[in-house]
Amino acid sequence: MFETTIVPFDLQLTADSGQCFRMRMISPDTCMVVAQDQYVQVTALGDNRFRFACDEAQYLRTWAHFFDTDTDYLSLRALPGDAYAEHALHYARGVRILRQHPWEALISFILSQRRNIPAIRHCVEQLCRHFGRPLGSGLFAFPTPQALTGASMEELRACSLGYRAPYIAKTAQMVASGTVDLDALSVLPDDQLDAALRTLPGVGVKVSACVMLFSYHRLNAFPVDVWMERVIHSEYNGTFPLEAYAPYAGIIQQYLFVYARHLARTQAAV
DNA sequence: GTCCAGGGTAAGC
DNA sequence: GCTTACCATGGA
Repeated sequence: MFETTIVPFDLQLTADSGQCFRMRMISPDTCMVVAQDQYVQVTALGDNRFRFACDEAQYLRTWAHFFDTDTDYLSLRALPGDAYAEHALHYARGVRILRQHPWEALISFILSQRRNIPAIRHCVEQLCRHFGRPLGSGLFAFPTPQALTGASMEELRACSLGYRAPYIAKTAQMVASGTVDLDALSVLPDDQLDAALRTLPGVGVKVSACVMLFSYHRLNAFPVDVWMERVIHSEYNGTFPLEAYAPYAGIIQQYLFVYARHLARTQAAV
């Protein structure tokens, strides 16, 4: 067990924020996270204190980095007059931009296209159960590129991948063979990283932006999905002030995404 | 049963 | 360069 202070950090908002699909609440104050072949339970103790079900060495080696504990999220401000972003910041500030492994984020977001978040979770979990190493306790590691390269199209289809199955197979092949070296890409500037990611089948503008933001931690990457389209249209007259929020437009984007979905849920409940 | 979802691709202008 | 049809599937 290891306890530490993280400000700000909201387990539930982060778990449901649509940036990772293997983080879920298992009780009102505890979440389970699986990332690559590591897993941990995190419990919110109140007053910004958190207990990690691992020792300090493991926390420092894996989870401090994963949860991006070194970034200062509190200094980020909404533009003057941007009331919507102001509200989004107030609501979603506890969402942290995770540092997932590029491979896991890449596959997760290729199969995310045209699906809602619960469906993506289901799909990712099936992939892990079929092709990931068992970790005990009913948990499975995220499959390696080699594991997916060895899968038949029928086996991939069995994971509800639908028409994305060939994308996953070809991308796995390109990564496993070294045609694209995901680790080596981390030194590239944003535009070159984006171009390199988009050479992979099934990776377009939006998936690339998600991988850049949620794994390479390019905080100015700005994924636009159907939710963000609505926000940009209804709150920003069709054009979001990207430059004004640089170099942290991606963080604002994530707050806007979480806030918009929150509003939709609460309004639907009325 | 119907509509929707953290879209990409290829074909056609 | 910019539209458009099409792609499978689970959730709400």
